[in-house]
Amino acid sequence: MSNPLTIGTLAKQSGVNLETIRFYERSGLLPAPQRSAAGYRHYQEMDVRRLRFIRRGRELGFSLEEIRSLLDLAAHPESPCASADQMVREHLDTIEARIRDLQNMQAELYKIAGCQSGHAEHCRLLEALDSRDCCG
Amino acid sequence: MSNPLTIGTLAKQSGVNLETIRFYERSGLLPAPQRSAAGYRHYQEMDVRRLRFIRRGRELGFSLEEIRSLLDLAAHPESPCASADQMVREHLDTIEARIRDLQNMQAELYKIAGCQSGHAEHCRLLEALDSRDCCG
DNA sequence: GCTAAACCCTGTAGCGGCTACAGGGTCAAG
DNA sequence: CTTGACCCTGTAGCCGCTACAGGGTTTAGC
Repeated sequence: MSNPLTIGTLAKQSGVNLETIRFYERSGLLPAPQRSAAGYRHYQEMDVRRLRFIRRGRELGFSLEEIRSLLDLAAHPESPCASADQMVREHLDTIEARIRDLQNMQAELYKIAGCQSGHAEHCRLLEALDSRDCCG
Repeated sequence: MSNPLTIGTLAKQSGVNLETIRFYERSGLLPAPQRSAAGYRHYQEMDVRRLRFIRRGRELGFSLEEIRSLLDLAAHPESPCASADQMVREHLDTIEARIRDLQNMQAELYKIAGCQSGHAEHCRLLEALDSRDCCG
């Protein structure tokens, strides 16, 4: 039996901010842990794993709602992973759409950057924002 | 003199949602317009231009705070546009960073996608989230 | 003149994903 | 026995909207 971890230790070991851990508990992503006599939260090793799972999901851009589903899937190792794969695909689509959006912005901004006008009156950026046909 | 516009008409002409217009007014981005006897907002053509300016700024990914500065710059056409150009550059940097982030996610997800395992136990996604060295 | 629909008003609360307090209690080291 | 590091709860803030609830007004048709 390993000693229980305090929330501060869990934060360090999982790489998740302490306040975020409490937030995840309130959101139902992390189960409410046992408490010491004084009311301190006491965590186990499996909480570290769970939090790391959540953190990696976030790093991959999944929403907390999606991570909730993934945690459910992971909790039923006998079920097929088709729905997990489905989530990956949908998520890839979303990410690709966001990249395209950002690349469009980027292209517009490149056109605008480097304006040397001494007068805001003729500033490329301001003109672009004023003009009728900017940004499609 | 053109007739004043109601907020609904302004919304249609500017392409900005009606509730968003009121929100912009509360935020100080759009000046409080005149009111009819019954308290209805009455707008002018210049409000359409201003809202379009804001909308285009948003489409280019500028924050409302940045747009506020850009509106200030645009209101002083005699000043140099160096700070506008500075904003464009900084914004480009942010966008490029976000694109890189998303592309990293994308690469990780590509590795994971297409898992055909019949059991979540061996699902690539779930393994990736569990594994120690996923996502750097 | 009357009714119904379409418009407008204010104020407040919600979304997601945290983060940052205020105002306390507890625990360990010196 | 004090100091400082830790922990607790609860609430409010961030951004950029969006969505009500619960009212008032205007307009078109009959």
